[in-house]
Amino acid sequence: MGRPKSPLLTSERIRTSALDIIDGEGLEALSMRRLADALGVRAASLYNHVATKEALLHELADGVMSTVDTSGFAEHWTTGLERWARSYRAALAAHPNLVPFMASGPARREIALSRADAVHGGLTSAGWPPRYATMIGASTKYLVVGSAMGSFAGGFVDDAEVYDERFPHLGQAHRLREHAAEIDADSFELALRALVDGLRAQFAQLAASGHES
Amino acid sequence: MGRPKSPLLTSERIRTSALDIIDGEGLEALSMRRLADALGVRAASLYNHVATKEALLHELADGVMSTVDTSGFAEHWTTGLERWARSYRAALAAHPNLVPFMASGPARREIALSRADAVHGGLTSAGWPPRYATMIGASTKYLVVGSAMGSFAGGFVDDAEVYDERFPHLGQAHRLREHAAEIDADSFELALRALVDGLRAQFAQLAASGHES
DNA sequence: ACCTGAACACCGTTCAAGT
DNA sequence: ACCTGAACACCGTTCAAGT
Repeated sequence: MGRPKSPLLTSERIRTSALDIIDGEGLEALSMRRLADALGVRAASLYNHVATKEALLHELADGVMSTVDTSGFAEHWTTGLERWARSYRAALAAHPNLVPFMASGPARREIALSRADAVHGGLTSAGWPPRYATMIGASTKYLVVGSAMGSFAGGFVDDAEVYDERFPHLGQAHRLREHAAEIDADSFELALRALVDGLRAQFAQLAASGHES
Repeated sequence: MGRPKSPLLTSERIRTSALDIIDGEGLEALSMRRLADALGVRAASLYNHVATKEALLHELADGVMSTVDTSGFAEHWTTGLERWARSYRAALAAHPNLVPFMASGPARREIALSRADAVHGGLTSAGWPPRYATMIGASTKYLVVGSAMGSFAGGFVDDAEVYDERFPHLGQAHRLREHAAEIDADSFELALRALVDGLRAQFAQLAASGHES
């Protein structure tokens, strides 16, 4: 015990196990000692493969972000924006316990940055002025991050009794928790559709004023 | 030293000091020992006034939320929704370092709940079906929370050189950090306007189909 | 009633030591 | 090259003891 022919640990194994703990028990359940335990190893050993706990979390975040899809901008900017938003939201929703970490300063991350660049590029290529492109990317991200964080699904406690008594209006939305995920998805779609529709109208207006000047 | 004629500590003083630390040095800088230090007291003393660190954070969150304004629903649902959204965002933006905590399960908090009830009630009173009211409240909150969390202001590092080299399109949005707060505010307004406009159109449609049936 | 010292069970991280 | 024990400087929280 202690003289491996092949290494006991792998960055890959570490990441998988860490994400399992976070998904199953929450972000605060992940500690280096707890993670080492799950891997049948001592905490210090982890530092042969990972610089720091924070670095590990960033690696997990990059992995989650890798499924985000910006290919739609090749077709139309509305297609690109919607596909980006939906795949982004799906990526975050797949690991909700990691979202609080990811949402705090995500622009610092390489992958997040390159995505932002792809979105920005896709929008400017379609004819949006750079400043609009930045704002559109930002406000879409607000929607995605907000829906991933402050979701009904995560926020409401189990027994609805408490709510019925004191908050009559909320009580009217019966079985809130049961349909929480559905409400989240529908609310996100509602806002995304409104945003894209609003932008489409503004784009037409912008193009018209641009032609006549 | 240790026999006070009047108590050294007050829940009020504790809250003020805690929020100062969070605002000035970040959420992770707040520890019970650090807080006790700032108050000229020992960590154990805090537990005479505060049940737990988490409870203290919830108290801070409630204080921040107390400035949120739902009075606009007395005038018109669009007025109510916009005033709620803007005051909500302003409240969060005043203490950005506390937002990651507040955004994780805010529906559990009493004040957040009563606000949600006020919004839901205001919308249904105006004629929105309960399910729509829930979705509108949710998607507006997504926008607010998302803009408070994933803001450009907090996300970008100081030297823009790094970005210019590798991400040409982002580089075009020059002096991004300098105008970050402005971009955040404008992006939020853009999305809020699009959402409210989109909802107004849908409301008219809904009222029409409701009358003819 | 309120503050304290000491302790408990944790953290992330480092580092000399082993193989 | 990789794993370990032991240590360092931290945590949140409890509790008997002091006034």
